[in-house]
Amino acid sequence: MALSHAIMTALLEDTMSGYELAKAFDVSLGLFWRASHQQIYQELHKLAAKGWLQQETVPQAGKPNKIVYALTPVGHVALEAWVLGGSRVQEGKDDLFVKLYNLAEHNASHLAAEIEQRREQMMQRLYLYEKIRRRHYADPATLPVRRKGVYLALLAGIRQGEHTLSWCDEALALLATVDQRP
Amino acid sequence: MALSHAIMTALLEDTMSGYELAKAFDVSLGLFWRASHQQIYQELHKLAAKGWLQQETVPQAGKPNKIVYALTPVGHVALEAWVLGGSRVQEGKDDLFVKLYNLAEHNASHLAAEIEQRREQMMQRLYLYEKIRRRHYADPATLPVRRKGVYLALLAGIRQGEHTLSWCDEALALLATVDQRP
DNA sequence: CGAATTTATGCAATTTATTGCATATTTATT
DNA sequence: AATAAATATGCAATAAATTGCATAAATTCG
Repeated sequence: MALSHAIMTALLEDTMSGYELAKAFDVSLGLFWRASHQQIYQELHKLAAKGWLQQETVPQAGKPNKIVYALTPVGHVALEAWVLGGSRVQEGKDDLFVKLYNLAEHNASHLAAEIEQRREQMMQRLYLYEKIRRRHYADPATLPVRRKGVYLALLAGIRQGEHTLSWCDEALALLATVDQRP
Repeated sequence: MALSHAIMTALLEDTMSGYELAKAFDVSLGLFWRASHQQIYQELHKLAAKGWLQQETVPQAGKPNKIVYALTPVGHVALEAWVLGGSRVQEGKDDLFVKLYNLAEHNASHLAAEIEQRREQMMQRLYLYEKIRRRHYADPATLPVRRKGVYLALLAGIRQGEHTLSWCDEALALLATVDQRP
């Protein structure tokens, strides 16, 4: 399972609570590995039991206690070993393309709307990414090593987004010739 | 669950056996929705029980019998309804990007090798796609409606592949500046 | 001839992921 | 003052996917 390794990766720099991890997964790492908070909490327990993470309860004035997790040396070694192992190909899962196989006059306008919506979402995401890029990764060559890796992941997200946008445009143009709305 | 709808989509044109479906999923539709044969067989049973598919046992001279599935009118209606419903965002899951967050001198060469491997795979896939495109989708504007949808899905695969290739090149260039192999 | 591969289908166990709920406290809103 | 929202964690049930195995007949290769 790689969720565990994604969690440990997120803990490389900062110690975090489950709640904070869940939020972190919604932004940077979450692009490449999505997980719900229920999954994360369960995984954290397993990893702590294994000795790859250590827990520490932090009492907070005013807020509920939080349980903060940190990578142990053993966990660090396990993570390193995982990085050097083989990757599994990613699994594509996207409704929209399956739906496109069902294209017909009567659903063309609906599919066009879905594509337009996706285009909109991607625009917003790209805007965010570009902002991060300009702020933190303006000059990739001078970054410390680990940050270069993060930069490459960000770049993959950006390239992906650009591809999606241009595909959306092509798709909408073609769908416009099909659409039979009165 | 959308696997069921992906299966029904695959059965829109041809009737197919589970085995044939599993192979079909390895090529065209499989890019957007991956499934093992175990999953497919199970799902076929469920769909047949629901009345969305009908089975027919075909005795074959020389080979084991096969059970061929066809979309029923009820199944067709259900599929149409699904197409008009909302799509759920795709979930990204890719080890490689998580690994990049762990980039360090001692693993840079390994990660570069993984990226090179992925580049190679993508090249082969793109080659296949372009062949299909030239053979069957040379002039998109003149295609019958449903085929236009399939074409758009294919195009997404092609654009995606192109993006991946160019990202691999950028990544390899940056990794070369990190790699400390003697 | 025997071994491996391809065609064809399936069960069972386990791992992953999702859905829905439950709890408890503080801060901000109305 | 009551309500909602954000912080913080978790259980339980179900659904989906993976892994490993099993069967069985035909074909192909050495």
